[in-house]
Amino acid sequence: MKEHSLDLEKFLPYQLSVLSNTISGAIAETYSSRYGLSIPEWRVLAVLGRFPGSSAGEVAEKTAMDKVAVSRAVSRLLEAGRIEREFADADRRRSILRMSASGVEIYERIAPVLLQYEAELLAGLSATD
Amino acid sequence: MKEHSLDLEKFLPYQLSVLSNTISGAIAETYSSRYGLSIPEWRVLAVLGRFPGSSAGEVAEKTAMDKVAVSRAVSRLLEAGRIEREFADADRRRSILRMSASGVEIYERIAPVLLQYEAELLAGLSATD
DNA sequence: TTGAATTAGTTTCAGATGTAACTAATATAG
DNA sequence: CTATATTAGTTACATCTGAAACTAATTCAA
Repeated sequence: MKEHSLDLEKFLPYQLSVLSNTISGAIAETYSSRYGLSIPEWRVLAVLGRFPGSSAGEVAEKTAMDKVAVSRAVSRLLEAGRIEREFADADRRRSILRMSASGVEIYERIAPVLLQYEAELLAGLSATD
Repeated sequence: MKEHSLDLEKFLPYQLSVLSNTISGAIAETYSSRYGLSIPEWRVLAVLGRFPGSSAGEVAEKTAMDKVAVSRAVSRLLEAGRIEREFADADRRRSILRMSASGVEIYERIAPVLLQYEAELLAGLSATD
């Protein structure tokens, strides 16, 4: 009898998924509960922090989000006044997105917390694995 | 000026999440498209492969799924005839779950493919990171 | 030009998910 | 005993999500 003992607890992709969900959840609290940002919204902000003026499509590429998710995150961020949008003169379909002052403010507050969290995480991980 | 350059592409929790999603997606194809199993359903099967007779609650613990997800996966697996259920004599709330012959058949087919996939993944990962 | 094909982004619909409320069975306190 | 609390599992509801259809702008081919 063959031994394909697939032990879920030791199955790497599974562990990865659990780990990732746990971490995402923990992080989500940092921005979600405090500033009312969802994960996709935060991701959009993070990209605009590094690449101001990105289009929605560029944001999608850089975050590996799909364009629907980006579209929704962008409209919520617009409503909340966290970002501003104009459209390119050359191509009026293409959006140009930037954080507003209030977006920058949130970003500046959250980023250090997350980097701190990442540092702790790395410390913990190298201890574990 | 402080440098909290939060570079999303290098932000560990983010990478983890992308990696995990990519892998989950790839794996999902293995069982989803071929055998009509969802991820939660597959997870339940995997636990029952190792721990036949588990209750729904035990499955939830071992998979880190919540009990609602387990309940739904179990009822779909029951409908599809992949598992069988009885209730404990001592405590008639407690379910006792086992794969059926057809469940075992699927399990035996998929498990080796996934273990193979994991091996390739590990090879790829150690090369990368 | 002008009509078909492509591209950016939005909306719609249908399925998945989690929280909370619920049902049924068992345990426990008085 | 009997009333209350707890536990296993299910159902209802509200939200989230992605695929596909859609709109509007642009490009390309003839």
